[in-house]
Amino acid sequence: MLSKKTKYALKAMTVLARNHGKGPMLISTISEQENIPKKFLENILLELKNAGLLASKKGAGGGYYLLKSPDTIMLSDIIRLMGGPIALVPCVSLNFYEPCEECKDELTCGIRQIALRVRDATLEVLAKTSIKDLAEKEDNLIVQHKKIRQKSTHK
Amino acid sequence: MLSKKTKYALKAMTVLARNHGKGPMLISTISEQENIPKKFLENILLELKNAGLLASKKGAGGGYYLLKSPDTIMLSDIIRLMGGPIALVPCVSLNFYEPCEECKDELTCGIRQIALRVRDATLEVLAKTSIKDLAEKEDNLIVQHKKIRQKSTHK
DNA sequence: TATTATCTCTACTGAATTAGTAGAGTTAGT
DNA sequence: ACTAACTCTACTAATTCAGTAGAGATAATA
Repeated sequence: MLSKKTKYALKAMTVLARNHGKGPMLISTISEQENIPKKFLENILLELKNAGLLASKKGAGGGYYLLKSPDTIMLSDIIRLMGGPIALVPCVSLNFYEPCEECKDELTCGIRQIALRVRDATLEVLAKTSIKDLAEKEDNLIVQHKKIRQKSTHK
Repeated sequence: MLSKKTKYALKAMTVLARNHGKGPMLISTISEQENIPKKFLENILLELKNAGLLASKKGAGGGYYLLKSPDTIMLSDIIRLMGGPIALVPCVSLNFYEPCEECKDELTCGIRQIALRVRDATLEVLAKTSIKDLAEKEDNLIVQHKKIRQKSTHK
């Protein structure tokens, strides 16, 4: 499962992707728009900034904004930064490799083989979807959803 | 990430799959073979029994054995029983559905759409691999590994 | 230059989960 | 009766998660 921290990061980055090119955005704006506790979000955005994904401006008219184009920031990048789990077991993690303590022999571990396949299938989605994709997908869903609501209202 | 409990369950079930048809197996045997703390393993096997995957016999000559054929027990069955996470977010979990508290509208949530794709890709592996498959895969790996070791030794 | 807006940083706390352990109880075989 | 095994409930320590507190730094602006 993704932690709340990771989900908050994904949501915040999606908002910033949608805002890309329109100047900085306040923590408090993002926090309200996405139902994220403000103090918690502060920490998260700071981490994303220290990792080089965001930049910030202080003082009036300040806020956060993307440092790179939103189509170059992949969901897997964000999940990894937040320490989120992509692999099922640490011994197949690309970025946080650790041997499984209880495992006698990694090379002949069947679970590991399966975990490798799951990891690759998962990355096939997460490393190929950008926050721009996510923002657009959401916009489409909102449009679709409105249409459906109108239909059932006008029936 | 899979919990240790889930990994232990998978390993224990693989051992029992390999032993299928050869009578009951002692907790302590499994525990030693797989480096699993015995007391912990007791709890795990009991749960698997209560869930209907295993049966047990008490007293001398007793132990645990599979109740169903090992090719009908899928990895996803075991992971779910152990409360393990298959979905990235609760709102796309097939067996443990819960809305994400912070989510305003499930139907238009982009993360949810992505999580659905990841879930399906993950299940494509876990729900189609049985503990028999796992045991066989491991046996193959052991044979391969031996060959490689021999080669490099005889060189 | 004083004030205000905004991000920055460290550290703390409470709740939940995880990974086990303890120990008495039950049942089956000999 | 005795012993070998599983059964069951409950406890504990360590870790992680989610969130909060509060002082500090910096930029804009009046």
